[in-house]
Amino acid sequence: MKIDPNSSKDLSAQIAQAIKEAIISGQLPVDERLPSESELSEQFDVSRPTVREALKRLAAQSLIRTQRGATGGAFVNRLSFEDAYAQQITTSTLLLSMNAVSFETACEARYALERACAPLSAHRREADHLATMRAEIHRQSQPGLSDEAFCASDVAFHRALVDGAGNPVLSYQLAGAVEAMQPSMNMITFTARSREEIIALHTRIADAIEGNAPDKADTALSELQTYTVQLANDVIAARAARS
Amino acid sequence: MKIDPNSSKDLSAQIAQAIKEAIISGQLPVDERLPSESELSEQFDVSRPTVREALKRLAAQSLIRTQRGATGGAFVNRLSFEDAYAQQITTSTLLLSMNAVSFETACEARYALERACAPLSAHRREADHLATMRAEIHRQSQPGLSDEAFCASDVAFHRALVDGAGNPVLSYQLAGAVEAMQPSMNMITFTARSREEIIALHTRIADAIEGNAPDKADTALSELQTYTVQLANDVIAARAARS
DNA sequence: ATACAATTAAATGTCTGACAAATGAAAATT
DNA sequence: AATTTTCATTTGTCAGACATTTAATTGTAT
Repeated sequence: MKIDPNSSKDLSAQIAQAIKEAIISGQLPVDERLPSESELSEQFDVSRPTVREALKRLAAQSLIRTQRGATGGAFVNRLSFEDAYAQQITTSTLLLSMNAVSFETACEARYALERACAPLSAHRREADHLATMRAEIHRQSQPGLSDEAFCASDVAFHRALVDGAGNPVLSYQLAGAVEAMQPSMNMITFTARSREEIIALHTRIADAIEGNAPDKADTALSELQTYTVQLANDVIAARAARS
Repeated sequence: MKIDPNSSKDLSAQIAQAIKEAIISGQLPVDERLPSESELSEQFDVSRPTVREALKRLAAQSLIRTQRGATGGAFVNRLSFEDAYAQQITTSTLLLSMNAVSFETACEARYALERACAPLSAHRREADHLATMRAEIHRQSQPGLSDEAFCASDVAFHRALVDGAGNPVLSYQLAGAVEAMQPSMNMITFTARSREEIIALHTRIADAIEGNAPDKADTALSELQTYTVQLANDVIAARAARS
């Protein structure tokens, strides 16, 4: 692990990069303790604050964790699915909000991914996830539910569908796509009529999963996508008309 | 934006969190300049090194960029798709390698996602991406190609398939799934026979996309998944027998 | 000898103050 | 007017110090 003091990049960035590569390549296994900050500052021939900045960069990516005290130090962190979810969600959220990704594009991506999960969910159809889906459908049909709560329940329903595939890698990938869309979804005002429509489609999806009918789930998901995009377009059109 | 000096968390982590939330919520728009480090240290009532550690945490997530000089400072960064790709790929790679995700699980996720893209690619079937797919197939059939090069070409083929969907959000999501598997794929030794098989399947996929036949693409992708898993299992079995 | 308390050492967390280097704007000069 | 010089601002880096946390060590009393 060497660094170049004459590079254009910050020393702390170079050091973080060097350690990161060591972790990715497996030279530094999980739970391995890094040298202390003083030792690192000697090894890289930089000051301790510089080393610390490098370590904070790594901590921000959940690559290491630090512990104070006598036996403390910086340890290579096992990247958990939870940590990865969180990163995935904030990255996706920012990507959508900062790059003017159209509702339609985001929606297309999300439903394409969900359709990919549906056959697996239908094949495995665990009681657990089916029960969650039914419970969320029931919640969605409660009168007096706020739009935000309806949206949150919608997310929960779709997460159950995705988790039902029983593949943590898929769940992780999709967490971002589904949750990142929540801000856009919250724009939509759900009328009694549109809720009814959505609940009917959710029921069809749950039925299809339960009955191991992936093609029916696919159709229902496609219709739900079309309907959601239409609702969003109505909102946008209404806003344009008002101004 | 307030922080709690008596919290269990690091001050720099709290400050980073506060600024991060301001960015996500849109209070700090893209290209907005943050106050200088000295000003921030006054606002949060901490020292400059602490502020700097917070800023480095944000820089590590591509949330800000910094510039030296008179009109320099820290600016809210527009998260580009490229940055997001890179983060997605390292996160996915680490997730797979650190959590003992089986080849089969990773492969299932990857091909489920690719099958989700295939219908969109078939529908749009741009000459550009089709040409790339054909070119990669041609490269794969070159004799004397190393296993690594074959793998790399395989990744390029699948990326073209995914990009062909014409949905940048999907491309971003899938970059991780496809590229993160490359280390596992590199374990596999591709014999002349297996290469022939894979190339035949790739050709069927390209043909299906070109002919706007999503169901055929789906079938070919499923077969490719089965075959890839089988190849990997053979390698694992051979290793077990040797030891 | 064992249980408990005090001490100590090691590590991260934070602060102060300083200087270096980059960079754009303003001032001075030709 | 164009060019050069100076200058102020800001980030990057360093050195050294103290605070805080934590576990191991030592000491002490039962």
